[in-house]
Amino acid sequence: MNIERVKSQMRKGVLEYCILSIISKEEVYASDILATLKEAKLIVVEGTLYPLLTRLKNDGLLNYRWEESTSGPPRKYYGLTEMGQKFLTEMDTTWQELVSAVNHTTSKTKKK
Amino acid sequence: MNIERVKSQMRKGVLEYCILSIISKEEVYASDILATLKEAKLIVVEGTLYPLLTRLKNDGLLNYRWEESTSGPPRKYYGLTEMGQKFLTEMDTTWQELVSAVNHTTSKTKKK
DNA sequence: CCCCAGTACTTTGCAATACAAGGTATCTTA
DNA sequence: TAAGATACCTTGTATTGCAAAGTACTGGGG
Repeated sequence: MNIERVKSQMRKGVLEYCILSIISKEEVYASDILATLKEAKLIVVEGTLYPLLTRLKNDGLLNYRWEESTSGPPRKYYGLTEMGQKFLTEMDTTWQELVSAVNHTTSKTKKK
Repeated sequence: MNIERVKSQMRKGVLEYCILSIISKEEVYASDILATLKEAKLIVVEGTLYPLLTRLKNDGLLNYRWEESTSGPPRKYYGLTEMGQKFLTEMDTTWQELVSAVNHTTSKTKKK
């Protein structure tokens, strides 16, 4: 048991939310997403991101198009589907509710 | 893929944190914890809570004492160990960092 | 005295998934 | 054409929340 495990654990829960949110702002490819998450201190590795993107695509929340690159292999640029946008809105609410719930649980004055 | 799965997913990440926090306020037994979490809209079931309490105890963050009940079998009243309190403090920080990270990721103005 | 309902704690099996590690394919540069 | 960089994909493992079923203790009604 260590604090890193806990961080990782907490991160898991919001990963999909953050990724959808990032994609909602502009079409991006995997490395863009990794960079943005890293900037926000949400460390994620390729082996986590790729399967997750595939899953979100299969669920109909994302779509993608191939784009040639001037410095390497072609990239998959992801975008949100209509369903993905709707889902993101619900996730916004869910996240807010979770924050409230945690505050409710942790904020009360110690009784003992 | 449905929103319930996402809620459940997000909940997982903060469960340990909330439970430690609840226990830090006063000695409680499992049903107390379930009630408090339910009040905060963090639905958790017995099959989740008990193994988790056992894990936290084995990790040295919790201890417990038996107390007779006037209406049923004896109860395990849990309390935080010194290590548990230290850990809880770290989790406070971790949670705040996560909230910041999510805000950072989701708040930027849509560029497209 | 025994069965039943209520309460509390425990265990088992399953499914989801983050991550580490390794692999494949494409493009540039020298 | 070889090396390096970039990008995407796959496999195996460990963790863990949850549903469901099980065990155990208590008190009351027949």
